Order: sequence, then C-alpha cells, then structure tokens
Amino acid sequence: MGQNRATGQAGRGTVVRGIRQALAAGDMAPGQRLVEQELADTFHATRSSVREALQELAADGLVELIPRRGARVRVISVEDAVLITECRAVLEGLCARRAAERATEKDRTVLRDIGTAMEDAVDRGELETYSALNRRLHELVARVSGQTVAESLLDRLNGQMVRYQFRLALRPGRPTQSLPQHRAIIDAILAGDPAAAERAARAHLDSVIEQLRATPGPSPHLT
Amino acid sequence: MGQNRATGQAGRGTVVRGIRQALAAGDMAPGQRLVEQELADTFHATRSSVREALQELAADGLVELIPRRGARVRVISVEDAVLITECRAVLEGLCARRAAERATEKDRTVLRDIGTAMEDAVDRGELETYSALNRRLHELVARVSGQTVAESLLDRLNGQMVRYQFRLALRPGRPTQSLPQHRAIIDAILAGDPAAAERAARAHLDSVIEQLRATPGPSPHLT
DNA sequence: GTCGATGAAATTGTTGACAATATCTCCGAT
DNA sequence: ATCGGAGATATTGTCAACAATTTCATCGAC
Repeated sequence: MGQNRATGQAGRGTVVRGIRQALAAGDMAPGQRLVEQELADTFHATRSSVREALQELAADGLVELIPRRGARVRVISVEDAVLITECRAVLEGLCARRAAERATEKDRTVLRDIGTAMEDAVDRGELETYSALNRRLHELVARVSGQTVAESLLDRLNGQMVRYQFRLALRPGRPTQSLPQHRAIIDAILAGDPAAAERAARAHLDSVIEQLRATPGPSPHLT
Repeated sequence: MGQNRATGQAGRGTVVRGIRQALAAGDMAPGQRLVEQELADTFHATRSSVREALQELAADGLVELIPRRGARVRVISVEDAVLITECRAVLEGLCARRAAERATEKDRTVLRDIGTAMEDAVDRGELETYSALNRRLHELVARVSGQTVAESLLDRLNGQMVRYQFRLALRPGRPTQSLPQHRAIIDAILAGDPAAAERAARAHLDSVIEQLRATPGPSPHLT
C-alpha cells in the first residue's frame, strides 16, 4: 500500500467510503467545503473519481453540490433531523409490522439473543456495545421484514443522521430509557403481533424525536 | 431550436428531462438498453452530459447501471411496485396526519376545490382530468404537511411507479372506487382529524396495492 | 448441427489539458 | 477606515482522444 493512486471505479469507491467514514468520525465538519483536488490528494484518487463520488454522496444527501461553487458537507439542522426521524418512525413501523408477520424460527432466535445481549450491555454500562446492538437490531428488523424498498430508504436516512445518532447514544440515562422500548419491539415481533410491533417501533422513534428536540443546535459553524 | 448541442449542465438537464419524459410516455421499454452515444445524438448533448444524467437517473432508481455493460431502463416487477406502494402508504399516512394538523384556511379552500373538481371529473367521465387532480391532491397533501423529507422520498418513489400509475388509472371502474377514498382523506384533513387522515391515506393506498396485485406482470419483455 | 475459439466492432471507462467561473488580494478613492 | 473594483489565483466544468472491456460475427473442429 503505497503511492499508487486508486484509479477509476475503485477510486470512486475509495473516496465514497473515505468521506463516509470521515463524516461518521466527525473529521469533517458540517458546512465544510470539499475541494476536489484536495480530496483527490488525500485519498490518492483522480479528480474524476472524486467528482463521481461527490455526486453519489449528494444523491444520498450527505453532501450539498452547488454548481460552479463546489461541494459542502451538508448541514442537518435539528428540524431536519426531526423530519428525517418522523419518516424513519413510519418506515420502521412498517418494517416491524411485517417482521412480526414473517419472522422465522431462526430470526426469532437471533432477535432473542440481541435482546438479552442488550440487557447485559446496559447492565454492565457498555455503551459502545449497546450502541452496536442497537444498529444491529434495526437492521435485522428491516431485513426480516422483506421490505427491501423501505430498507434502502432507511439506509439513506440513517446515513444523514450519523452525527446526531452518536450524540444521542452518549446522553446519560438514554439507554435506560430506550432499552424497554427495544424490548417492546422485540417482544411484539416474537409474539407475532404486527399491530403491537408497529406501535412499539413508532413509540421508540417518537421518543428519539423528543430527545432530538431537547438537543442544542449543532455546534454553530466553525467555518 | 436547431442543431446546437446542449452542452454541459444544460445538456445534462436536457437528457435527464428527456429520458424522464420518454419513460413516462412509455417510449422506452423497461429493460431497454441505453447506449450513451445514441442518447447523446437524440438529445443533442455530449457523451459526458449523458453519462452524468444516467448516474442521476440511477440514483433515482429509474435506470440500472451495470459497470462496463452500460445502462438499462430499470424493470419494476409487480412485487417491487407493491413494496414501493407499501412505503408510500405509511409516508403519505404521515403527510396526511400532519396536513390535518397544519392546513391553513387557504389550504383548506384549495383542498375543497380539488374535491369538488374530482367529483365533477368522475361524473363527466373525464379520466384524464381526474388523474391530473389525483396527482395534485397527493402533492398538495405532501406540501401542506411540511414534511419535506417525506415529500422528497415520495417524489422518488412515484417516479419509479409511472408505468403502473397510468396503467391503474385506466382500469374501468377504478375512479368509482378511489373517489370516495380521496373524499375521506380530504374530509379528514378539513375536519382537522389527524388520526382519521392517516387512516384514510393508508386505506387508499392499501386499495392501490390490491389493484396492483391483480395486475398481470408488465408485458413480457419485447427486448 | 453445436460448441468453442478467434478476431472485429461496438461500447464503456479514463485521462489530462483546456475553458469558464468564482474567490481572494491588493490597492485606490471617498 | 470602508467600500469598490481590477487583477491574480484557485476551483470547477468541459471536451476529445485514447485505453480497456464487452459483445457480436465468423469460422473451424468434433
């Protein structure tokens, strides 16, 4: 691994992954300007690759593309985050409902395991683990539901929320609040009760919205 | 309007619009291969513009992009259409709910007008008019709801459904079936009853799903 | 007659140079 | 000191030629 520039479609993938990661890690501030040549240098790709990567990220709503003025990391206000989460609420509600109808024995076992693992993690105060299980749970529900369209929409929406998600998960007392909500979703799916599963998923995300509303706006731009 | 090649971003826009329209008009069959040079010629644009346009359309799910093998018009199976409509159901449910909470006097007036215009159109058997009003209604509800995120998701999903939508609207007896459902949505919003509005929107789209399921698969490829 | 290989044609992917535009810097006028 | 404008620089957008790959047609062997 050295000086070789990743070229072509490989390069594009590299840049997309790189920017995604930098965004998730908080290495790129919202509103920050993204200069094509700089990106090309840091990721050892060509400007063409960077250009295409930016378009892809713009389509996913992670980056804002202004003609003749380049790309910026998209700024997502608290209000935006709320609107996004409202969509997540109904879409995850749909997924939970269908998951309750369709979960196989195998799925149920995995679900049960995630449930107990979550309780353990919260007991032991392992926030990182809990957060990871959280993601796994939401992903599993979407996958089990067979709602591939909803799943991809949720993917997109979640991508836009990275900044807020890690902010929320670290809130003191948050796990104690969300754990029973996750339990309720799991239990409803295990019980094969679609209506309850949908209600539980929505209730969970409504609570996320409440938390978001109590969030101070994202650190005023250090342009 | 002559021999001038639309160049650059203008060209890209031209191509995107052109393909979108051709798709809506049924001039491009699903699965049809889209060759860059051909498109560049027919829309009088450069191959670069075409390339970018295809990426944009791919991000919107209208076109399938396979590396090294070019672009094809995306084939949307009946099952896909059902999954899409299930998402639409919950998203439009959300919009209807919020619209019921937020509609201003002005909005209500427009809504009422659309309602009566719909009834007139059905009475007179003006299918085209009814179909246009249908679109306007769904758009208005989304806009009034203030759910900009849901609105853009719905835009994307609707774009993928063009083929099926016109197929459904022409079904005999369909207007008689959908008119009261539209009325129910409008009335619930006018009454300021969020829960009823959401139920009505969902019920309407559940009925669309039923119709879709009773649809013969999209005409077996005339590749 | 079918299958596979070989070469030709068509098509997509990549690159680097160039053009157009925006942004910044510096300077002078008020 | 502030504002505005001219030039310089930085940055994005465009293009056409070239490279790589796939697809298609032709031909020969079994």
